[in-house]
Amino acid sequence: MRQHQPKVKRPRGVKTRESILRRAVSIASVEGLEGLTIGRLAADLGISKSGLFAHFGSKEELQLAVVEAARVIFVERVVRPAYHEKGMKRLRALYENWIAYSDEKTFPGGCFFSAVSLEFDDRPGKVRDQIRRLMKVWLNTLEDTTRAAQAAREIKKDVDPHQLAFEMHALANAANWSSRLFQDKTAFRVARTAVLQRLEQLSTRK
Amino acid sequence: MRQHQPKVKRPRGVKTRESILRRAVSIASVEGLEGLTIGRLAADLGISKSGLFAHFGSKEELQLAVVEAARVIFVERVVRPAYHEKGMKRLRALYENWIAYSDEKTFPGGCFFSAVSLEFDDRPGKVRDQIRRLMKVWLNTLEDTTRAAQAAREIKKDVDPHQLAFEMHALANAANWSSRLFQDKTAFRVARTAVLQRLEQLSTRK
DNA sequence: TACTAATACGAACGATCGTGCTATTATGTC
DNA sequence: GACATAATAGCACGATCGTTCGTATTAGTA
Repeated sequence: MRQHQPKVKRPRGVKTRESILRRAVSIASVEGLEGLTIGRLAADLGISKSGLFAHFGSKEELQLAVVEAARVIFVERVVRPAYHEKGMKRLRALYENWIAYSDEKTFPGGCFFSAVSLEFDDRPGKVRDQIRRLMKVWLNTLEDTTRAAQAAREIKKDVDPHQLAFEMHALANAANWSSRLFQDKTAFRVARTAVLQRLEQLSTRK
Repeated sequence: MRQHQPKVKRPRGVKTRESILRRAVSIASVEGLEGLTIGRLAADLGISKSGLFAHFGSKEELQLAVVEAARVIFVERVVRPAYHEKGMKRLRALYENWIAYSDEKTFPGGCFFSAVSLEFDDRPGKVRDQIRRLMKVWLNTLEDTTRAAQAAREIKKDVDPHQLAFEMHALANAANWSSRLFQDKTAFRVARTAVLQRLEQLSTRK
């Protein structure tokens, strides 16, 4: 039976592993998954390079762990809260959460996946495969939510869910891009406005 | 007086410099401006590392030269041809050229600037400053063209040029992203459709 | 053909990368 | 408190990075 306050014995190794990943995700959101070097990360945390390394066994495993950690945070912050809503409201919530999570710098570099999904497209391996899988899932989430909203007659049925998901994704990514390249504080507002207007326009009740 | 067939003396050094840059831009469009290493580039061209290095004096100068080379190609391929048109037609031409230049792999990694503009946002230096400047110029070009089309009463005057430029840029970048991450061959078509529909919708003659 | 300046090369530098191996330290159990 | 085990540190490795320097090769000119 599950404890309400799970005082599960968490060996010290698990704790350091978590603190390593917490820092690693932050760095990677800014400098990318390759810019995240083991030496730098260890120095940053004040621990030895080999000690850190032992937790993961290879750089690739570290990167995979970082991606997984970022995924958990993304789901918790963006996806799950939106699932209290349905249809059109859920679609809007997904987007607003996404913009908010990027804008308020949950990770210092903005959206973790905006930052790293471009750098691995030509680096074959488990890391790319995982990033690709996650991005696919995310786009599918937007698509499926659109379809549900259509089934509920909230969004016009001649709207192409794939294209709408593509547009939403494009605008959020561009906001991250503009925010980082230009220190443009208005980017997220612009992207949010663009998408909300678009959704309004595709709505059946107008 | 200028020669029709300019047989200007082009010392041998200039030629190798050009062939270096041609290759360098290709590599950088795929692997980024940091992934482009001097040793790898030299080996690729069959020349010595130090010989190549002497042409630029530092990696930063090489990167700047690569960015400049890419800029020239971009202007020649995307911007200049569109300037045979005016107003709304120019805006459409800019976008279609941009999509075509990305899609037909003028550079193997798609649009050079989509590939590298994200990786330098947090690397202070001349390279970032230059990339930032060029991206600003490009966005301004889209904005100004929109304004001209509004002045010619081809685009509704309540359209925000900044927001429209942002949307166009976002969709093209996302097409590059999807094309590379998923090998999605339809991405450019989707982005093109989305923007052309949007322009149609903002047009005064409907 | 001889001289000069422009190019290219080879070898080596210090730094840093990921990774292994061995020793040392801390933790939890009897 | 002794002991087994988990966790961390120290040190060195081969590779590769950007960079420097001295030398060889080439091309253009007198």
